[in-house]
Amino acid sequence: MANIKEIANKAGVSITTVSRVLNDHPYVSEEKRVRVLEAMKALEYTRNVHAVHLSKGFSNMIGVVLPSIRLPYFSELLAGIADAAFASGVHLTVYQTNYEIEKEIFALSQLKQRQVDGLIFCSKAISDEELLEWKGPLLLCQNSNEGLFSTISIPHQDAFRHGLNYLIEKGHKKIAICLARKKGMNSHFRIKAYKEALAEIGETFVENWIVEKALTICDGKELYHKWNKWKEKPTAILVANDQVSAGLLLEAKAQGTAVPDELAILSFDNHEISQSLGITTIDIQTKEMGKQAFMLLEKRIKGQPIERKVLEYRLIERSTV
Amino acid sequence: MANIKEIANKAGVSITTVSRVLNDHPYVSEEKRVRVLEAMKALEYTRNVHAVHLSKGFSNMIGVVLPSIRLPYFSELLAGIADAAFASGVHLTVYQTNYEIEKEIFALSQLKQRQVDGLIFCSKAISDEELLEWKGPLLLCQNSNEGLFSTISIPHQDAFRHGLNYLIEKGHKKIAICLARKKGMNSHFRIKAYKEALAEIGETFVENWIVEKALTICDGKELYHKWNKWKEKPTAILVANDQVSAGLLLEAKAQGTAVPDELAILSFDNHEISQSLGITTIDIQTKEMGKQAFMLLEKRIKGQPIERKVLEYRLIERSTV
DNA sequence: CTGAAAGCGCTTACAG
DNA sequence: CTGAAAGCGCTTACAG
Repeated sequence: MANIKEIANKAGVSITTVSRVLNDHPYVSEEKRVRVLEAMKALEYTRNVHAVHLSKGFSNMIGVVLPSIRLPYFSELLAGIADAAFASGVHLTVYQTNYEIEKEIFALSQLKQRQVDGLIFCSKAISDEELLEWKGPLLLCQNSNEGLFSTISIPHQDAFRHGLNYLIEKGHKKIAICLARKKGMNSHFRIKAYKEALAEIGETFVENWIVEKALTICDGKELYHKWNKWKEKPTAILVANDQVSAGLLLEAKAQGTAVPDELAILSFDNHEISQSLGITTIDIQTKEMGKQAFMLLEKRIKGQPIERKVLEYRLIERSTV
Repeated sequence: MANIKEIANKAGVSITTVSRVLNDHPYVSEEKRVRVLEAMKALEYTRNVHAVHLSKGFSNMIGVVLPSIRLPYFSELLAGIADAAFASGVHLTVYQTNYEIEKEIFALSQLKQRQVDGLIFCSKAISDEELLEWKGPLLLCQNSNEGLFSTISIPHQDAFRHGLNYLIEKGHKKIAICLARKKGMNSHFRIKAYKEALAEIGETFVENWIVEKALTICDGKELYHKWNKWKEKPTAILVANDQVSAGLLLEAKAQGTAVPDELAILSFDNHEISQSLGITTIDIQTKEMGKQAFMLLEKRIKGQPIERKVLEYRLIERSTV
């Protein structure tokens, strides 16, 4: 592999001039520029990015930390990030953590080692406090109590409350909810909204009616059977994710339970599957969130101050409520 | 940020010794090792990976080229690759191409610049011939006419044929097929298998009955309506992907078409959605393919010869045929 | 517009 | 077991 020095020799200029050509600097005579370009062609030159990174001190690559690429929510988010990154000529590396803290820490150590210029946490197991001990540009795709991170988020409490109100308007009082997990900021706010709503309509809170660890279509099917076994049955379930809603709806249909008459389902995401199945859902602009996440992280990398953006949500009426 | 030189100073040793400690070399006296380790702790040392890469000449990172992260087939494949890569301490970067050749070429140029040590093509638009002009370790997740790439693949022709035979056994003669796209090796082999099967049962080939550009649940819904408009209707459709099958099945049910009595559906993938919906499908071990892809690429990077592996497939009977 | 030189931070023969 | 020195391939003040 030819290097900059060989190019300089062949073109009869200094390596400085070659570097200038490489970096589109002004102040290179047209004549020399041409000679350099020709030399590069002749020698099939390709720049060694590692040398560039070492010299410049950054890598032009960001890392994305997420539990699982296969969950539609995260692949959608990742796709949004990937589009924005590509548009800015920034590389992406993915850290799939399965919510294991060691893997999240691995990603952070990579940031420290400058493997990446910054990190987007799509979701995380590590606490905000622990995260604060690491330096380097970070962006969280969720709200944070600490005002020390840039964040892009959905107002989950409001959105959940909005969903609950909608169910209440439609006459439901016995409402269960289903979350991806109980931990995490998002769930925290959702549960808060849930309790508030129940209090307002004078229903007692039943711990049991918060179902958790639900992420996939299969989990949704299980949710149906859980619902079916409860002696007192909720008439509606607010589900935090389209996949689970899909499983729930499909199993309900398969078992002859009428939706929404016997069981209403209100979902979150508005991904393709909810559209296909006609599930009423709350759109949370996942892909847009990915784009914004990238842009906010870029700002942090450039040294701009912390920013906290909040996206809009929108309830889409279909046929399950 | 402290560097190796400062560590050496503080520990009172040479930078060579520090490097040895860093790389777990033998032949470092225990006493100096301890001194170095202490100095690193005191100065909060972190290695600069760019310098390591420049020195060593490789980056310990591979690239994955795929059209879209959001399509379940690819996110499944990517998850398999990611697991295997993490287990080997190798980094992953993702090139989402949307089947645009320029983006594929961008990935190849990154390989040339040593941004990555190798590239896995999950699917591609670029021709094998063009690909051959680029050097560097490559791995294709599909068969190739050129014997010059390492590949991991499913015997698509056999598998497709197997599916067709199964439909024929079940009494179907009017069979349509639905592919992700017409281009590409996989489709080539599938169409070949289709024509063979038709010839054997004495059916005439109808160009029209090869539906293409079908990837999502929505595409599956459209496929239903296409089917519904044909004057002569196939009694079975062999669909190359679970998402499309799901859309097709759901729309058929919604429109009151009996599956499998009026329309049989045989799918490919065996992803979660086909299980949930009870779709008869051919399992193609997507995640396993990801793992194997990584391992084969690793071998190429280490300079081992080209290898071509083929995975097994398996028909899973459920309720749509 | 141009170039010599120092610097980025590590690794690795080589000599001891 | 240890270290001085060259090398990886680029960028960037600085001086002209």
